[in-house]
Amino acid sequence: MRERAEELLQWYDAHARDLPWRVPPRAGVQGVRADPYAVWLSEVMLQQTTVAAVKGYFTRFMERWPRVEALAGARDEDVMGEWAGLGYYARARNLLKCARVVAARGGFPDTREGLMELPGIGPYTSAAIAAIAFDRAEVVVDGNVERVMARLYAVLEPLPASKQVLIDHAARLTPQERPGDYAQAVMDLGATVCTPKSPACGICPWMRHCDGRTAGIAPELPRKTPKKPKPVRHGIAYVGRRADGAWLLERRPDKGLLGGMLGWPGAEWGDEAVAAPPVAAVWHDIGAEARHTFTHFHLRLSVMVAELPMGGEVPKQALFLPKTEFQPSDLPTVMRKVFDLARGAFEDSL
DNA sequence: TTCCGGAGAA
DNA sequence: TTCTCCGGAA
Repeated sequence: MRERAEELLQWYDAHARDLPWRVPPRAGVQGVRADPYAVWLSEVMLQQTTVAAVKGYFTRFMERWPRVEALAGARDEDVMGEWAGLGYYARARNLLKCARVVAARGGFPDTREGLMELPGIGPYTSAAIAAIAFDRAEVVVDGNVERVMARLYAVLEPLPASKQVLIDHAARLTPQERPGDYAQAVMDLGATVCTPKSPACGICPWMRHCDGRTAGIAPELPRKTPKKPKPVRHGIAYVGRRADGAWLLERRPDKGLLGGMLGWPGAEWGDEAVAAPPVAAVWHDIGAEARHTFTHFHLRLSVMVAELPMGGEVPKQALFLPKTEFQPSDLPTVMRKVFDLARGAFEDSL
């Protein structure tokens, strides 16, 4: 097992990805440590999210809040706004909770068990931070590692049932030397060589050991149990603009879909689009739908627009956001799609 | 349109 | 163990 790890580490020394939150290979050997705050921030952003999508967000967060104490002191709405568009907004709420706990206790725990106690840090992220930031020999298994293990050992049982088997394989390969580099090496292998679609087996450092390649089934692994089809839900989004240019928005409840984010009023979504207007006005149906897909359903939102009078009442949990404070980039993607459609209607007719 | 990917609650 | 959370790439 040791030589497999060593082969992979040699490959990593030559082919490691250059990422904004990463220290170069062998840095740990020279006594250089990754910043635990940067490692934690990047790993939370990388949950269910690609490296390409994360890079810009990571850079902006690090510039705006360079240390965990700064993030801990941030206003909730600033963090939610900076996170907007990255998805899975519970991560942003847990990020802030976690930063406040860590700042209060004077730094990150340096063990997997300690990290697991923190909000938003689960089995994968705790192992990843312990390995990458503190060079502990933890078993780090993300989607990349699952795929690499399924192929290396030709695991035919589909995910998620096979998850523990894949973890067991990963555990037997994890070395005591340079475990942080090793963890990143397996993930880099999955991301750049042992890719989901057409793996580059010809240049893989583990080619000679790979049962999946020997059996000629590497590209088909890991198998997955079929997911259930997504139903379609319907709703209405009311985009109201006041005479002074302020927009009528609402802050969504902390729990649930798009929790804590800004959105357009419009009540719940269901089999039919039924929602009373947030305020009385002459609402125009722009005749266009914003379409968006979430994890477990497709959404179609009819867009209504209106010019609103000054001095009207503001519905509960809604707010008029002044023109100068409104940034479309503060909205989650589905709400930004609605805005893009509505903006055209305002420019045309109103 | 389908595929991909961790945490937390139920 | 199952379900609820998003957005970008292919």
